[in-house]
Parts: sequence; C-alpha cells; structure tokens
Amino acid sequence: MITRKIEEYLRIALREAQSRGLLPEIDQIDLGIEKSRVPEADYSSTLPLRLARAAGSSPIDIANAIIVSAPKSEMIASIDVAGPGFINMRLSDVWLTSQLDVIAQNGDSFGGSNLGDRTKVQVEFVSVNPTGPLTVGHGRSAILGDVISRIMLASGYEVQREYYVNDTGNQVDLLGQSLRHHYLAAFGIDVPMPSAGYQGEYVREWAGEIIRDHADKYVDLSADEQTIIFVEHGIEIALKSIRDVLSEMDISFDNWFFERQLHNAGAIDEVISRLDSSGYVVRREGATWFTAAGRDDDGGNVLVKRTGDPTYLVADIAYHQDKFQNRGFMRVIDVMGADHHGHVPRMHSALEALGVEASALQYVLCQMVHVVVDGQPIKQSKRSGEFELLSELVADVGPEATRYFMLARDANSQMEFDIDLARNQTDDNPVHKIRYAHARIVSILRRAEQEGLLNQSAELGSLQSADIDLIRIMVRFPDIVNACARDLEPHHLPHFALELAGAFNSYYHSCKVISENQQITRDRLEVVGAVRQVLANCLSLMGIDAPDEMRR
RNA sequence: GCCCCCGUAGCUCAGUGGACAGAGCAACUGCCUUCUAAGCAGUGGGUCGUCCGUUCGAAUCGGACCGGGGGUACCA
Repeated sequence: MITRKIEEYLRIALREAQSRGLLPEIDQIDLGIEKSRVPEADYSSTLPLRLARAAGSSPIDIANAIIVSAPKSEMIASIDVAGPGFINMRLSDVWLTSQLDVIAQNGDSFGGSNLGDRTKVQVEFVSVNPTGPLTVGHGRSAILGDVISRIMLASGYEVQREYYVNDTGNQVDLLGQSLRHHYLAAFGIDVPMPSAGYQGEYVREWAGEIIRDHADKYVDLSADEQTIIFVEHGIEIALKSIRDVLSEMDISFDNWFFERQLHNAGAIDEVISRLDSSGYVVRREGATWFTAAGRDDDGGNVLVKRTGDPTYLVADIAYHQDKFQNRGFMRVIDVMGADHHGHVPRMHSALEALGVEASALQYVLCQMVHVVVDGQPIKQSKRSGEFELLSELVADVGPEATRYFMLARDANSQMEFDIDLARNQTDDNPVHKIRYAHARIVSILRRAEQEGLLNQSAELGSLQSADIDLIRIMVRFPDIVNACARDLEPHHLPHFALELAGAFNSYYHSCKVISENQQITRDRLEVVGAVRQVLANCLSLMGIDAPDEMRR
C-alpha cells in the first residue's frame, strides 16, 4: 500500500529531524497522509499542522525541518512545503514505472493484502424470511454482503458467508396458512386467510405449484397436519426462489443455517438459563424478558412470549452466541436492512451479557432503494410495482448494472435506482464505460498477440507522462481496497473503476498503443496490460464480469 | 414523543478535521480515412439545509432548529 510506504518514509524523516534536535520529541501516531488535492503533488501530509501546537513552532518551520531530514528515496521525486504547512510529495517516474512489474507479478491478487492475518470472520447477509421472493431492497443488502465478503477475502481474512433461515415461528406459519387457504380454495374448500396472512399474488402461484406436484393428496389431512405440510412446502419454494435470483447475480453462500437447528439442539433454553444465572432475566406479565443490567430497558426485550413460544430475539441471541463461542468466529458482520436498526443495541447488550465483546459483532445497515422509471419513482406496493422484485430488475438491466449501481452508493444513504440509465447500452452508462474499457484493452492485446508483439520484453524506457499518469492512478488501488475492508464500505470501488476507465479512454484517444515504433509499442502494451489487470481486479471484487469483447 | 439514516451543482451522488469542494448524468461547443465514436476534448453551473459552538483550520466534530425517509410488536 502506497500510503503505508509514504508513512514509513515520513516517519524516518520525522525521527531524523527529532534526533537532529530540529523538532521536539513528540509522539505523533497519525501522520495525516492523504492523496494530494493539488495537481503539483501526489501525496500530502498534514503532519506539520498537527504538530504545530505541541511543538510550539510554526507549521512552515516544522515542515522545513522534516523536509531537510528526509532520506533519499527512489520513490519520492520531490518533497516540498506548501500552503499553510502541508508537506507535498511527488512520486518519481522511475518508481511509478517499476510498479508495472509489481502489478504484473501480483496479477489477480494485486490490490489484496494481509490486513486480516487469517482472522476468522463470518459475513451474514440476506437472511430474508423464506416467505416470499426477494425485493429490490433485499438485493442491495445481498450485493453489499457479497462484495464485503469478496473484499475481506482479498484482504487476508478467512471468510464464511452465511444465510440464516428463519424456518420457524410466526412468519413461516402465516405463509403455510396462506398457502393452505389457496390450496383448499382450489378444491372448493373455504378456509379463511389469516388476518396477517401473505397477500401477494405469488402465494397463489406457489399454491398452484403444490397442486401441480401433489394434486389433492393433502385435502383430507387434519388442519394441523396441513399447516405443517404447507409450511414445509412454502419454505422449500421460497428458498428455491431466493437461491435462483441470487445465483443469477452470482451470489452464493458457504452455509445455510436453519433456525430450527438451534431449537432442536436446545440452544434456546441454554442461552436463557445462562442469561438467567447471571441475572439478566426477569419474568413479568407471564413472559420472560431480557434486561441488561445497568442499562435502560427499551421495552422490546421479550425472550419468551406469554404463549411459551420463544421470540426471534432469543433465537438470534443463541444464534450469535453459537457463532462466537462454538464456531470460533473472531468477528461477525451482519448486513441487513436499516429497518432492523432497533435490533442492534439489544444484540450488543445481550452478547456483552454472555461475555462476548460487543464490538466483535458489526452491523452494516443499508437504507432503502427507490426504483425510478421515466423519472418517476415506482410505488413500493406489493402488487403493482413492476420492478419491485429483484428478479425483475436483474432481468431488465442485467446483473452487472444491478451490482454497479447498488454498490455506488454509501449503504447509509437511501438511493434511487435509475432504470433508464442502467438499461442504457451507451457511454452514458458508467458500468458500460468500465466494461468497455476492459474489452478495448483485451482487443488491443489480442491484436498484439496476433502480430507476435507480446513475447518481447519491454524496457519501459519510452514511457511518457500520459503513461505514467495511468500508473499513478493504478497504484492507489491497494489503498482503495484496504479502505473498503477497514470501513466495510465497498462504494469506493465503483468510483475508482470509473476513474481508471475514464483515464484509460482518454489515454486511448491520445496515445496509440500499437505503432511502428517497436519500443513504444512494447512499453505501452505493458501499461495497458496493467490497466486491464487492475480494472479486472476491481470488477472482480464488485462481482462484475470483465468481458473480453463487447458486441453491439 | 423517543431512536436511526440522509440533506453537497438542474438530477443522482462521492468527498479518512486541512490548501481553489469533485464525478456521472442533463445542458452547450467541438471531434469519426485511426488499436471498437459503446468513445474523447472543452464550457457553463455551488449561501456544502439554517443558526450557534469547538479548532490555527469545519462539507467533515458537538448542540439546537428546519426539511425528507425509516423504526418504535409478547412480527421477523
């Protein structure tokens, strides 16, 4: 990572300045390294501004003390003081050129790191109740969870992707009863729909599937037997629907964890008694409540209902306790819709009560998605919305555009998904621009191969500023990936991809790669080959296909 | 009422306390005998919701307020 290298460089300069007596001995953890905002520099440090107060001298003087103490480095071409006390550094062309080899040698793993040091991390995402098809909003958290998993994996974590299936409780029961209603209605038997039953048209279709596969064989069963059967069929059909659309988007899981496993293993009772023995459980109004000692109850902490049924909360506590204390995850990242935010503090205090550090469980909450067609938002109606279902969105704009636009926004922000832009097969559409840039390079490399130009080794002596500027962008990629992994914010990836693709397209128009000049040709093939690699790696982290050609 | 998220260019959105706030789209002006014009070059466009505060320095941190959205179940 380049910022790390610059930090090392600057730290040496700082220590040297201190040992020369130019600066007082002050511990400064954060050197304030950032990509420079001015064109004259590549990277800047705000260290002098940060030190000024403690050192009791002006930022300019501090900057000068550091600059004169800076070691010779083949990476840094120049180091200057600027503005109110910035240290501005410019990368040397020689060093930048040498990074082409680094990119080529690292290949598909360029951008990755060992940040995670094999730490065992679980990413739990989607985990939508198996009671209906996935909506566009679910798609956002699915893509986010998938890409976070890819980023963590590339950053040296040992990642398990898990889907938690709530295959027991009220919601699946309601689905079963709703299916039973439609099923029996088809045979002329009128059983009322439960008041909170699932109203969507898909329930009728699913009942039709059951009739197609099993005809009337459930008609004569008792109501209890029917409910059990229809819950089973409902879960099965729902999971198939969910798996199908996720598979279209190339999203898969290492493990599907069924809530029933917990109940069957007695994990619910066990976790309640553990909480109880530590004084975190109270019983009142016929129910069993979780109470975080020393904290205000928020009133939503029922573990066991008056009916004797366990709540979702207690199952989720047992589930997460299992992740940390039985399955050995050091970190768990749960990606879910922001409508569940009220759940977060309860889970954290419950885990603390069980002796698990709350910070080990991180939530990534994503806000709603509004689909926009013809400039008009689609109504979020269960029935009318033509693009409400994820499967319909993917069928319309394709998995690449779906992923790109979902990723391009910070999870904390609500977003509008512009169908018209995503459908667009022209340069107006960023995802096309990026994939096209990749295909364009492959096309150049293909031609170079046909002409036998790829076997000759490049000396890289002919590179111009246009070539170097492309490398300048590419060397930032590992820092981008690192920031995504650190902050669990993948939205930097699409922006970087667009910047690199745009820079390449510009380069392509001003610099001919394959020309009569063999030396320039060889050198530029190295440059565009590196651009292809970095674009491919960035797209791969986003789960977007990097095509070898684009066809009209 | 209380809790969470958001408010940055006409639109959609980036922007680890630092220098003149950026991108894409839209608008306008140019560019196809050339490795894919599915593209490029350029122009215009801003009280960073408002007001206080912290700081050498605030779009960024704190508080209040104003807008928009979501949550506030013995549902999950």
